[in-house]
Amino acid sequence: MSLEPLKQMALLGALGSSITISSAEFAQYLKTSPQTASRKLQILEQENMITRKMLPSGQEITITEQGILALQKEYHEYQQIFGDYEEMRLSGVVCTGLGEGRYYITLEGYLRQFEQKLGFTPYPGTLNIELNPYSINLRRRLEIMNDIHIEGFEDGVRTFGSAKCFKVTIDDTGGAIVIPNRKHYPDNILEIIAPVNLRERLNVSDGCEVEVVLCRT
Amino acid sequence: MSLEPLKQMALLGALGSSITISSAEFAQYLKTSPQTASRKLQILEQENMITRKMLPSGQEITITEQGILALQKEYHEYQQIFGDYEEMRLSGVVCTGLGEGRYYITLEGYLRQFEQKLGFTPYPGTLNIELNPYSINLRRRLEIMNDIHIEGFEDGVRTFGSAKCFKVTIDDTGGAIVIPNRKHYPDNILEIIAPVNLRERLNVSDGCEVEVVLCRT
DNA sequence: ATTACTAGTTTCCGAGTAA
DNA sequence: TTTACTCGGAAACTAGTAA
Repeated sequence: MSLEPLKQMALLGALGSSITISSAEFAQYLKTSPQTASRKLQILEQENMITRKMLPSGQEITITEQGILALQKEYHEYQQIFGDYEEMRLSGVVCTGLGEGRYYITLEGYLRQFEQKLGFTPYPGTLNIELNPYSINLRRRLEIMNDIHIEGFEDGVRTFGSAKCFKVTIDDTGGAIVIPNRKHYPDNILEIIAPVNLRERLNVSDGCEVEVVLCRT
Repeated sequence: MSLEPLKQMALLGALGSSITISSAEFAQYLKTSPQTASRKLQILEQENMITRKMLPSGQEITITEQGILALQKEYHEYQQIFGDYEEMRLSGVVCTGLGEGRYYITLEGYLRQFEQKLGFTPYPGTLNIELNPYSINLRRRLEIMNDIHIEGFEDGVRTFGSAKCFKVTIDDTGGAIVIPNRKHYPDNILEIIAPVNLRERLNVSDGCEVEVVLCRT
């Protein structure tokens, strides 16, 4: 399934309203023969990407909802490549961490900042997500994005490092990514905190696919 | 020349730095066989889209400048479809208008507004461009964009209508699109004014391809 | 484990034709 | 003029093999 013909239709304005065009004319935009252009239109119709109405002078073409979604998906991928996105989608599978998260979250020094800067009291525990390769690549961008800064502190015995936070939503549930500011922190794991127990709320366990959506501020 | 393999490489992070991957692994992302993936990589290299360095465990791949440009071009087309662009590029061929433009421009009532709102005194004459189909489609968007409004006026004898302006650059020369606010104005013609004679500055005559770049404000 | 070739199969393209 | 078929050739795919 090639998107090129559908993209050309969209560029010709078939997104908002229908357009009338002949196979021969469409062939010029596709830089191919009228026969191939005609066949491409047949295929797009079979795939429910467009609807056609035959006219003596050509055909009236409208891109379907499904067609729009297919184009948007492609557009979204290019946005991820060039970073010109309003939202960043990171996905992966739920995994079990070392249990350190729960400990750190409940520390008074961090807790207060979470409440103040994130606007919620985190459930004592983190949802760990093992990112897929694409998402790992995206995650690296977080390093240079505007973060919600969590200060480090010391309690007289030891020091606790600072961290970055990014507000996200997972399946309509608000939460935040927490990335400790220390070297050698793995880049394929995402730690999420939220006001609720996410494993319960999302009804997920190790190995389940999840996606977090980060809105650029 | 299909961009799909190159897009996948970019999604895997080969834009900023090089990545190391085997044909077999790459095949999974392309949803094809390792043989085909291997061939795709050979082709991309032949086309100067990527550079490869063979390693025992796979190959180190970097996307070339040319490859980045190819991806950006594709991205740009999707931006035109979904309207999330910083700049709008309208292109077409130079044509000769009715000569009305020159008359209207020199009217005191318009001239003052051009100087005040556009920041230049227009050369007495417009460059008319017959837009290509893609650009016609884009041009329609101007209708709903924030314009520089030129007021209508009357001189006691007749009334002169209002117009929209959009600042543009053509080949590094500043100017503006002028669209009279009247019904039945053709949507395939673009009238450009500039502080200089554009035909001379650009060294163009009827039939020459030109492109105007509009920066969204 | 790689990469990349050869060979056989499948898919795709486009000229010709019909409606 | 259209659209859409058939059909022969070109291109692309994948399994197998070699390095």
